Amino acid sequence: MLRKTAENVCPLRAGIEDKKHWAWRIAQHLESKGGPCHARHTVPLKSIMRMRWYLTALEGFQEQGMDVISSRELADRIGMSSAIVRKDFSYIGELGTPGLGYRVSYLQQRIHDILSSNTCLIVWVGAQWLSNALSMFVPTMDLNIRIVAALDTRPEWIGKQIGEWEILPLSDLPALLAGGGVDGAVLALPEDARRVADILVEAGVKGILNLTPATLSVPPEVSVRHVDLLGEMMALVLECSEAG
Amino acid sequence: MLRKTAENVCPLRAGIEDKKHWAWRIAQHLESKGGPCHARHTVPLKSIMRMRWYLTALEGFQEQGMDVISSRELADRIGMSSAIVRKDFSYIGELGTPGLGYRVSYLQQRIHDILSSNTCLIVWVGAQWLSNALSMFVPTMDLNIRIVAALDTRPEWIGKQIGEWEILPLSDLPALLAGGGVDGAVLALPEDARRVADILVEAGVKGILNLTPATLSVPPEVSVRHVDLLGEMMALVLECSEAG
DNA sequence: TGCTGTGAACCGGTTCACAGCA
DNA sequence: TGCTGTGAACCGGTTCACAGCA
Repeated sequence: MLRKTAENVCPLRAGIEDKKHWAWRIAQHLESKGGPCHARHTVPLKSIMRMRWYLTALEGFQEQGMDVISSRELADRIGMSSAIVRKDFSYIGELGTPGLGYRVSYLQQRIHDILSSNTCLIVWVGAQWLSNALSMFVPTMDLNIRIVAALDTRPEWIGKQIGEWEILPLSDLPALLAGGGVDGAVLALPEDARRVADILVEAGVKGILNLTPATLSVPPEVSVRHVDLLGEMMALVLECSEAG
Repeated sequence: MLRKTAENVCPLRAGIEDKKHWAWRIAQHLESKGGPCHARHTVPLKSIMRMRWYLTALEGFQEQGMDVISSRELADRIGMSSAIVRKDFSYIGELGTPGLGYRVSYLQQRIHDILSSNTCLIVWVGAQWLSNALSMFVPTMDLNIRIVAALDTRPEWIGKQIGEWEILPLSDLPALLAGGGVDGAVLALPEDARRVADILVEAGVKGILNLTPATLSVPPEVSVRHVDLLGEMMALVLECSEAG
């Protein structure tokens, strides 16, 4: 079963040859298409994170039958400033027409190209959260993120089926990573988060998205992003207290 | 049932008289204690978000029987730089001893004082996510965050009991907010997120923590924090590709 | 006239580097 | 000698403001 899963990873690696900066690969991608690619070879991280938002908004505009939209309209739709919208698009080319705006279908296609040009492969650790997470974001997920396996430490979860994933024991992780191509792990196990993180690191994971309230200490070559929901709640209250 | 819940909110308001910036209230709190409070009346948002991390780390050190620790040791524990640790503490006073370090118990007490001096009251929208979220962070939650009610739009969830919360219909929201003291809402309903957000805004919510993949457009007086898990996964992969 | 594309200014937050204290 | 506390430099990212094009 494990071997089967590990093999499943391999076909997904297609097109993921090297590990250079993704933004760089996007720039390459743009050049290879002969599009109007600016010399700039890095697209800011935050800008890339917004691309999917733009795509969703554009779908909405398309459904409304709008052919052309301004940065202002797009910005209002996703709750950003028009300046940041124009800036983001400027990183990936001159996509608009001064005085007029952006063609919805063209913009959609360009952003879709970029997002789908790189598929992120990750493993998910923590079965209980997986089912929720899936109901939340699976519809938009398959564009460029692929959960190649779901694991857990708790015996009562091992072997269960959640969506398309059969929950594997955490001890299968090294074999999964040996297949290569897996970029990172989502840590969503509330108990023993620090210990599980150590196991992830030892198995060779290069990045961890930490959804637990625990802080992790990892070697410098492993990158960690901490989504601290409690902290976010505190920040939310701070922000609206400030305004009110 | 609704009335009962709305009333339950009120006792929790104790000590939450005005809506000034929390950092400012922290500074006031420090001054009222006669502690060595610097003239600085704002503590950066990110700094406050880290305070709970420090507290957890300090508990660990205390269990290990350590009386005094350096900013370096604390930083390693939570995966930050020592400079940011010293900077954070400098916002709330001169807590350490040059050449020696920080006394664990004193530091613990000071941070605990600050975090517990303000309780954040929020409502949670989206029953399915609530149960997971609880297993993840309830142990550390009660320090300064309080979910006063859990709501949902889906009939099959209304009336169910999740932890200590009975799921209320979203239509109860205005009555809950009328009680006052509620600072924000967590939006964790995968379907119709934008429509539900409109309902939240109309009911008078001043801040929304958006856990859905949807982008929201709200009036400028409402603040939104978007925790975009898909975006975080992409960012994670970008980061570790960069390094590797 | 209206909107894009973008250099310059700005801003919050982090890191550097070191004076000064124990 | 060793560590804190902190001004200055730095940095990624956002906003401003406007030249220039349709």
